[in-house]
Amino acid sequence: MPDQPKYQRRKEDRPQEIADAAFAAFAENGYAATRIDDVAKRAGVSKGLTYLYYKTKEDLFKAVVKNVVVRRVDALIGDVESTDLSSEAFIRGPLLSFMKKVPGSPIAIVIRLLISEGPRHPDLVDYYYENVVARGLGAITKFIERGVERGEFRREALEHQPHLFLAPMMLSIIWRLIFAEKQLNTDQLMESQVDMLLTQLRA
Amino acid sequence: MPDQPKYQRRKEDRPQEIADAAFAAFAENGYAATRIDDVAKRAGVSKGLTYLYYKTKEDLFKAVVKNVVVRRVDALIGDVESTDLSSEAFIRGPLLSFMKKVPGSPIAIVIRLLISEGPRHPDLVDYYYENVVARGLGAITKFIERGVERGEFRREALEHQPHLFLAPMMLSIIWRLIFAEKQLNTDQLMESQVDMLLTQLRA
Amino acid sequence: MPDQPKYQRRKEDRPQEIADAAFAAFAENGYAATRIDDVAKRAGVSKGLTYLYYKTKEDLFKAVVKNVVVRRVDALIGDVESTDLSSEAFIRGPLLSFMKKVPGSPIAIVIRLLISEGPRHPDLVDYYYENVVARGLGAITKFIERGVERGEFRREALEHQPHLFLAPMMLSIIWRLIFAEKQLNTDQLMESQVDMLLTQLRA
Amino acid sequence: MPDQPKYQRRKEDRPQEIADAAFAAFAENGYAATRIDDVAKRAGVSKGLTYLYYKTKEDLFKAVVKNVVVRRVDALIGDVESTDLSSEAFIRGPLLSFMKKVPGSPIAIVIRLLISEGPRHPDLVDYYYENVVARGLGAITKFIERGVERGEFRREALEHQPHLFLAPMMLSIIWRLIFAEKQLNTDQLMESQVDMLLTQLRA
DNA sequence: GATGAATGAGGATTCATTCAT
DNA sequence: TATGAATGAATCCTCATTCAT
Repeated sequence: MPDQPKYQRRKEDRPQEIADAAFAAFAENGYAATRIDDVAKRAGVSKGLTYLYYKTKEDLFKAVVKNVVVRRVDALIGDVESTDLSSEAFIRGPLLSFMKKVPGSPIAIVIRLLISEGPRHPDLVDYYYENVVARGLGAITKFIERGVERGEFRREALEHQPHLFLAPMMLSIIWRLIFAEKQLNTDQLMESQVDMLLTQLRA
Repeated sequence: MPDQPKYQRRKEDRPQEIADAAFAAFAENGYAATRIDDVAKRAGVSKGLTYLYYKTKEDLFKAVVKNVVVRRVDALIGDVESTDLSSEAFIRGPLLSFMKKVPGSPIAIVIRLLISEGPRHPDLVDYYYENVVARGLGAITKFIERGVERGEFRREALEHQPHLFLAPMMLSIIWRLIFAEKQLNTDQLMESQVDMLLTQLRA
Repeated sequence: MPDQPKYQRRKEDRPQEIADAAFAAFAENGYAATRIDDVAKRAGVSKGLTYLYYKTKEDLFKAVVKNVVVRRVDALIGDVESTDLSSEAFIRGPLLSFMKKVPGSPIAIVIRLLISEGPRHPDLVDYYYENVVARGLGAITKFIERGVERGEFRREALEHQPHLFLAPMMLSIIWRLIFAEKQLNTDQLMESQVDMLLTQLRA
Repeated sequence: MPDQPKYQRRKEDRPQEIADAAFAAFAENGYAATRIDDVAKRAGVSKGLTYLYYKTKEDLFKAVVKNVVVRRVDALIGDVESTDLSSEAFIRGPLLSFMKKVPGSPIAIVIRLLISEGPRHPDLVDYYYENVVARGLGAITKFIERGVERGEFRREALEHQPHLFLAPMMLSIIWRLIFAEKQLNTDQLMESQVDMLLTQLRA
């Protein structure tokens, strides 16, 4: 099943088209400043149709925010679980590469939206915690355990909080959300951190 | 229950009272969802008075956001520059202690506001970059240089991006902004990072 | 008494209906004292709909004021240019009759609005000068020239400012705008003036 | 009693200072767009003081509008009644000269205000009719009668409406109120009219 | 399903007016 | 008297939502 180009008109997938348009609009203007009219215009449909699929603006928001990240996280977790690379090779390869892409990806936008709107949508936050964060951290933990079992990592590595891997990525995300590209080599930041952490973890 | 007089006049600093109320309101609801009426009510004044001191909602927002952080950053930078502790002692002591407090402090709120509203207020972002970020990073850099000169740090430490010190703090900030206290020992996170970094920096 | 349906949709020309209502409201209360809500109520629509067709109150004002006069002036100028009456017959007939009607017509209202609001809407004033005044005076001048060529008027008539024809009409307009019908025979005023002027112009 | 310069501080005549400032403000911005704050600032007093002398904005408006014209009309009527010039000399001299000055004088402003705000202030209009218009027309009528008695004017002159003298002045006033100086020789307009009328009136 | 005209509650802002000092 | 901080009703304008077609 090849990917369809995103904004091509497909009568059969209007809800998705609308969700995509909405995501773009929310990304650009935030939740409050996005008008349903804008979303409809972007999606090339009428305002009324938006309401056919999404009962309220909030519904639309939640649907959009959920649907964006889960697809990606699923893929990454799948990778983690099925890789046959050595732990270090996986970290320096696919994981690092993924992390480098995040600050410029829709995930960063979702983080912005969660930070802005989360307090007004606790169920959305719960959803994220369960479906993204908990699962992601679980996968990393399992991955480290596997490294320990294989003798690649020291036993003490298990005590290590996996969050440290993610910290420079998060800094990079926030930096770019606020300051755009202003003078920060985010890639190098993540590489240095991985170097440091691997030095510590190595058996 | 005596009637409250309609016209209250107080000696205190009304603009500051209003700014404080506004900060609380923005913190709770974000910029867009905060009504000027709310701010006024919180400050115990009428809507009109708010407009006497701040020409627009945006003015109020900017005034509030600026006034919150600068005071704190000034203090910290002062500490960095005037400390007579050894570099490591300063990092493990005052700096770590400051960083631990940030995720629960108004600074975190300001970061939330910058992430949410920054794109609509570029001058505010610029202000932050110049007055907070650039100065903060400058202070850290100077501090590392001093450590090198004193023979406490290796010469290569200079190549290190100071951002790595801040990364776990930022992760902690964001974590708490989104998930509140949910299962993350942010203090330990920052300590581990400091340990790792000092190991690398030490001469 | 059956409930009125909440959503009325009519085939008629809503923008024009709103403009008509607005003209009536502005005529009655002036620009500043007219609330958009009043206009909407008069037009039998909601406030919001007014804004669908006219972006701001000022837009509505300008649209309304333009649309009232131009139709009438076009008609009059057409008459002047196509008449086959003798010059004097035309002046005593159609022109006098037109001038007599003006003080009680929407044109008088427009003049009131221009006097009141003109200084705050220079482009509207320019519009009037070009589309109404300049064209009107041009037509009168051409008409006098034609009278001279035909030998009906003396050659010196060309030096005459055509404004003198209009002066009593303007006095009548203003009189009625301020004092309503109070003791002034405006028709006779204009007739006397026309008599006097024709005496002077006649060959 | 020499005139005091208008805006000099005189503790003893605050009400007049405020009225003068108010007139200037109303002249510039119209009634609705004039803020009491502006008036106070112009007068160099506090907003509160304005309310000490004038209970409401409307009071202030009426006071101001009344006081401006009456002084001048009184003077003119006095001239008419006491002149020893021949009728024609008086008309061509002091009267014409007065009429020429009106379009650029505060009287024109008052006319603007009456046209704009009159409908909302019928008592103001009545005041004007009685104190300015009726008296003015009375004086002109009496003046013509005098001319007839003296044999300067034909008996039929009495049937003539004195308004015709004023018509070009009114056109000039309105023209300047709307179009400022744009291409109209208002002086010549009034002279031509006076010529015409005198030709008719002369015995 | 699809449209977009129509609604009206909600919120920013202004400014006449009041009154403590 | 004189001040100007304080009030809140009034009004413009926006936009989520509804519904006739």
